[in-house]
Amino acid sequence: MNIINTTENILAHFEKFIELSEKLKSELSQRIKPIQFKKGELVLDAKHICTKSYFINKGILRTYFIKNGKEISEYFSGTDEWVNSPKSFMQREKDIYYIDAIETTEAYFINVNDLVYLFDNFPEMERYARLSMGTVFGHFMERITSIRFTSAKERYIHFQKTYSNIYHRIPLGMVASYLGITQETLSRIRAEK
Amino acid sequence: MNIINTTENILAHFEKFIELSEKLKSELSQRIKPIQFKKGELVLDAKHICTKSYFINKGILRTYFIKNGKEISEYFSGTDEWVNSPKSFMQREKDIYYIDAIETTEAYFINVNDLVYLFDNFPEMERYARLSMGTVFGHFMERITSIRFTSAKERYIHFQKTYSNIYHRIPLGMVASYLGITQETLSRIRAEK
DNA sequence: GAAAAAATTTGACATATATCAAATAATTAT
DNA sequence: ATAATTATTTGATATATGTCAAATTTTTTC
Repeated sequence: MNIINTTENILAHFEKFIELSEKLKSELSQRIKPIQFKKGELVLDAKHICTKSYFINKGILRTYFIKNGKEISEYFSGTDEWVNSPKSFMQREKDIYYIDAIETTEAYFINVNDLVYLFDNFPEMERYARLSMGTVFGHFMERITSIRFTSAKERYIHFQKTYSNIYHRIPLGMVASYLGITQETLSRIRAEK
Repeated sequence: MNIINTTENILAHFEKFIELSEKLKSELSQRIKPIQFKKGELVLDAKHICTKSYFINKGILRTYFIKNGKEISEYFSGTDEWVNSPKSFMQREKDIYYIDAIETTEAYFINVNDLVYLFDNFPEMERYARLSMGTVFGHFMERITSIRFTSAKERYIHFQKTYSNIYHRIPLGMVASYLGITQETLSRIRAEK
């Protein structure tokens, strides 16, 4: 299997937003590398700056932070999604977020330096970034509304919709902290019907 | 006062993120136009597609939606911020958001078509969009955390910090819906100390 | 496959915030 | 200025969710 081949999925993802010239395809293929994480493995420790962005092929990564000694899940990421610690990655400074693998995960990664090179030399990469960020924006707004104005039960239902492919693979405690409720409450909600 | 002059502030804003060539400056100045809103005036009605993006020079705009007949404030925007209905503006479709002026507001605006022209012809505009969106990202993440894990009082304090310049100019009811609590609760929080 | 560890469920009780209703206070219009 | 409207405050009570503790179930390790 050659390099071009291993990056097929991710190139297809770019092509949802922009046209890829042969030149850019080749540059991307040279800079994007495969990586694997075992279940439970730490992908990013908050004590380090995040220098890589991961694109998931298979599996689930979780972004979380620690508050009063407890892990609070910020969000979950599945197939065809980019994962990094946004502020740390873009501004090259430490931030509060950890990333770990909820299940064994196959991903690609690109180093921030390589990404910057691509931004500097391929304007269409800037466009890709703008357009793909736009989608995430809407999700954030929906989530904010969901947290503010709905009961714990409604939030759980919203979560199931948002993560329809993967919600049943995420442990209860992690879901509870994502929803901003206690494990006990979530357990009771699940038991209801 | 010539056109270049009236767009001084907003050009300065762009220059925080990218260098502006004379050519781009001139294109921007031709496409960015001043506009005024009176206190209480509707800037965008959700029954229309949002075709303009506003950059505030002075005053406050509020983005809100209607749930069960009540206005729910999504966020407030002050000096040096862009305001539009994100999904509507970018995808040229209707969305749920209204925008109104909390106080008399001076702004600039640009039409979506003009912005697209600029994106297509000035790669640095794509970069500007990517970088300026990045900042907003962090705010969303902070807000999500603020809503999930803090009491109504803590959220109000967080709100005061986030909107330190303008929070005292926003009516109580609008703040309450922004925080996801009732007016009565917010009134009691304010009365406390 | 038994033992240990971790995750989930269940129970009793506490509390922050919501709801509904009414009283003031502050703005806006005549 | 006065009336009318709108915004804010206050009070009494209800309810969803949290907290703490223990029991059970599931998963992991040896």
